[in-house]
Parts: sequence; structure tokens; C-alpha cells
Amino acid sequence: MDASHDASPACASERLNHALLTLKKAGYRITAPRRALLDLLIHEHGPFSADELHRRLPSGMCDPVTVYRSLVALEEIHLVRRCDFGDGTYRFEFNTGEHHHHHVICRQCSSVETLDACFAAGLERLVRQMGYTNVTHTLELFGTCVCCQTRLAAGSR
Amino acid sequence: MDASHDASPACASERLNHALLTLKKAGYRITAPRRALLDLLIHEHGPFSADELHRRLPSGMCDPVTVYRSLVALEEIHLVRRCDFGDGTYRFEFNTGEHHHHHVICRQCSSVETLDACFAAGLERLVRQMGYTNVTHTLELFGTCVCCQTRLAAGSR
DNA sequence: ATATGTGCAAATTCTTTGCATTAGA
DNA sequence: TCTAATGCAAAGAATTTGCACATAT
Repeated sequence: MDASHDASPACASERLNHALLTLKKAGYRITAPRRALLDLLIHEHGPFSADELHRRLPSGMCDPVTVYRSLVALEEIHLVRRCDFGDGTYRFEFNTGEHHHHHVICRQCSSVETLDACFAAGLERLVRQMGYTNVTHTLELFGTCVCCQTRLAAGSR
Repeated sequence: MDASHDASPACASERLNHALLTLKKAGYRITAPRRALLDLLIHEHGPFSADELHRRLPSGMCDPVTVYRSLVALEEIHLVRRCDFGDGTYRFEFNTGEHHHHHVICRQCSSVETLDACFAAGLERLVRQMGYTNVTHTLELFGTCVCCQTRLAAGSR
């Protein structure tokens, strides 16, 4: 068996190669901005807004618009996943292809932790029983993280 | 006991009175747009965007901006709840104060059904165990409703 | 009487689009 | 070579804000 057939490579450089191959196979061209975006998304973790991504790219790499367009393309072929934290800005993360997961977002500092499990499978089943097809869901959790609790308590002394 | 102390009146006119009382007690003034908005939200069901709400109000009732400002006020005192269906437009619904619930949104026709139960209590508990406080969540389900399945099948004949 | 709410216009923020130019395959 | 990708500017959509005027209490 060829290792390139592996659905979800574990190491970062393999992930990048795999992603670039997926990009090419889908008929997209491999360009510097796309390579840089994938590289960034694979190495740095936690979902980023289009603006954050653009600022983290090597300066002068590309126009902000190109980031948006690239993200749309990458989302289309499921290399990245779009997250909606309800603050009017989408965040994007690399789609490892592993199981579905969710986020815990701190309302104060916007830090994000990943919950490594999906708990809504039963709910999706219920909705399918209601007659719906193509069922998906979004589930995000919000709270105040430990750091911010400490910080807020200190600030109010 | 006074019936006005009841947390969640079941009938529409009681709900309106109760809501107006809450509004006043919170220090807000009872104005025609706010009364009309609450009335609409209590009687018509399914979450509405600010624009939909404005179009459904008696014409000339108020400026669209007033709808936004009223919704912010009503949300603040938990008379309405803001829903995010990930399409770039918030929807608002009257907060009956009853148990938490979720929506099933048809991706084709944007119809909304309500799921009368909350399935994420265990998940919130887990997140609290991770150290977070003020834990909340958003959970929405998406699919293709029965009508749209039929319609799409008919269209492709 | 006085603070709160409203209308109108304009600003903001995030995202998308049009079009001429550049550059992958 | 030839189509897809990019940069720049501008459009779009939803929402928010500033300020003078109107109105609920």
C-alpha cells in the first residue's frame, strides 16, 4: 500500500503534501498563497479569522482578498473547515479529517480549546427520523476560561 | 399568590403583559415600536431577522434602526433570544423562559422547526469540569426538509 | 422636566465581485 | 499557450453609531 493513500497523515509535513495533492487533484493550482495558507493552518493551531491569517502570512505574500478566495476554495474541497462563533467573523481551521469536534470559546479572551468528541450523533439521528436528509449540525460552547477568571478577580481587588 | 409573578405565562396576552412589565422594571420605556415588536414576536412564531421583523410591523411603525436597537434592549433583559444560523444574519425569537431548545433549519427553504429539548446539558457539565464558568452553548441542526426533498425530486424529473 | 428613544444619515465590519494583469501546468 | 489565480478598487449586506428632535414617565 502507498502511504499517500492514507486519509489523515499524522505529521505536519505529510499533511501539507497530502493537502497539496488534494488541491491539485481537485483541479486547483498550487500557488504561493495557497501553499503558505495551508502551511500556516497545519502548523499553527486554533481557528483563525481571514484577517488573522493574512497578518500571519509572510508580509507581502498576498492581498487579503486572496486569503478569502483561497479559504473558499480550500473549504470547498474540505481541506479547511469554517467555524462560526457568533461574533460576526468566521474562523477557519485545517480539517484533519478525523472525527468531528467542537470548541470551547472564552467570551473574554476569545481563546479556543478543542473538545475532541462529538456528542450530537444521537441528535442527528433524531432529526433524520423527523424526515430530514443531509443532516449536519453546529455546536459550540462558550464560557470564561480559568485565566480570565483569575485575571478578572485580580482586577477587581 | 399573584399570577403576575408566574415566570412563563402560557397565553399570548399574558406573555405580552408580563414582557412589558419586565421591560419597565428594567428601566426601559414602553414605546409603540417595542410593544409592536413584542406583540409580533409573541404571536408569530419561528425566529425572524431584523429585516423580516421590520417588514411585518405595521407599515410606518418605525425605522429599521429602531428594530435593531429594540432587539438589543430586549435581548439584554432576556425577553428575546438571538439565533445564529450561520448565514450572516441573526434571527430573533421570543424567549418563553421555558427550557432551552434548538432548531432544525432547512438549507433549501430556510424553514425552521423547533426541537423541544436540550441535549447538551452533559456537555456543559464537562466544560465546567474543565474549569470554565458561565458556560453556555449554541447548537443548531441543518438538513433538507421533506417538502424540499419532494420539490427537488419533482424538479429533476 | 428630563432622560430615554427615535429618525435619518453615515460609518463600520466582514465578505464578495468585476476586471485587467500575472502566472501555474 | 491558455485557463485559473491575483491585485486593486469598488460593491454589498448586516449592523452600529452620532446627533438633533420627539416623547414616555
